[in-house]
Amino acid sequence: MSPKTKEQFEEIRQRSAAGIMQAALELFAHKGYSGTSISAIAKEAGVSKGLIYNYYASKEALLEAIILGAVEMGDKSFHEGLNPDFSPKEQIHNLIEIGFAMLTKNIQYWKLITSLAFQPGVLDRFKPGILEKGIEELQHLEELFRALGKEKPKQEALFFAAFMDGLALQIMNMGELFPLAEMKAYAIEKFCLS
Amino acid sequence: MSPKTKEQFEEIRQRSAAGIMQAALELFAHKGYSGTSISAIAKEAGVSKGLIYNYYASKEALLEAIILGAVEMGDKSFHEGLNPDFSPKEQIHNLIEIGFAMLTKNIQYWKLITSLAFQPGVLDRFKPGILEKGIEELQHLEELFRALGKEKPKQEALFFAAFMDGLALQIMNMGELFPLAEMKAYAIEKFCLS
DNA sequence: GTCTATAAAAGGATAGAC
DNA sequence: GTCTATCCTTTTATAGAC
Repeated sequence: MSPKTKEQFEEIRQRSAAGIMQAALELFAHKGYSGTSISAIAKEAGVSKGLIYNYYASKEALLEAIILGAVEMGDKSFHEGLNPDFSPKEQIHNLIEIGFAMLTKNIQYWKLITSLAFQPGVLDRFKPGILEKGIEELQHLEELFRALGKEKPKQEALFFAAFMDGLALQIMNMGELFPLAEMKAYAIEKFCLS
Repeated sequence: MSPKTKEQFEEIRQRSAAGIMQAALELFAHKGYSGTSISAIAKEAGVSKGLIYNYYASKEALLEAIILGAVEMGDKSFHEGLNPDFSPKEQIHNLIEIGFAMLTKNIQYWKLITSLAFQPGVLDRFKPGILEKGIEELQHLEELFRALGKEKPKQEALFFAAFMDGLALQIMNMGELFPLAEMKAYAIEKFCLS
């Protein structure tokens, strides 16, 4: 009667845990953390409420798992663009490309992260780490813009970061209405000139 | 025994309703809509739970009152900057000044509005109106940038809007760490040139 | 006009059966 | 590994006293 190996069990566990996480991500991003109930997650994932607690100790632990995944992904993507084999101009170009790609491909993650940024108490524990990564990224940007010959690289870095953040906001809210390709080209034009 | 006139009653009502609304605004902005309970609002406002329902039919009606106030305020501020007596350059300069002033003075409103933008279902009813106002404002901006001689006024308008949105995000998250004055000067420099 | 007490519902979390 | 049933807490909302 279908004897299962350890590996098969492990795979089932993986699938269940991942399915729950995916459902939670979608709902947290869509309705906010507090606005999403465990029942809703269970329904979306097609499992029972009880099963969720088999994989995640609490609703907050589930959130934590999602956050950690998102932060890691974002950080990794950012550093992919920073290959020093390329010229500063090309690196900035890369960052814009990667940024736009992330925004379109993983919009849910950023919707969640951004919305959580507005709910202190929910992810206060992660804020120091996220802020630190942000500052670190700003410094990288500053160096790039300095190498590119911008007169005020520090301001330019903040300017760039603000633009990318605002972009995320607009894409989230305007959806398909947002002229993505046009704006990417314009951003490259704006930021890659010395 | 202190007989009250109709006007006095009305004033008391006003004060209570406004106090509740202010408390709700602060908590909604801080903890999100779903994350804020009626009890918490009552405590913050220094009144009983019951009294809140005397002035607002439901938690959502309270939110609605706040949103309407915020949208009206933002719209009014934007149009204040659009005085056609001034040159395009001066108008854009004004919009930046007003934008920065709003962000620092009424940060709570924008925190709330922005956070709600991420919680569909909560204020879906207002989205069409807000989106329409946004498009209208973009068109105004486009005209201004065209008059200023920008080569791609439409993109520049979106670029400007994205920057201002991102700015709001950064100020909300970085707080006092954000170099406000510097960035305002830099923004003026960037956008007011033909 | 305001408060206290209470009803009615929903949410997070656990225990035990299969 | 998964589900159903249940407990306990919190929440929204109402009713009635002062």
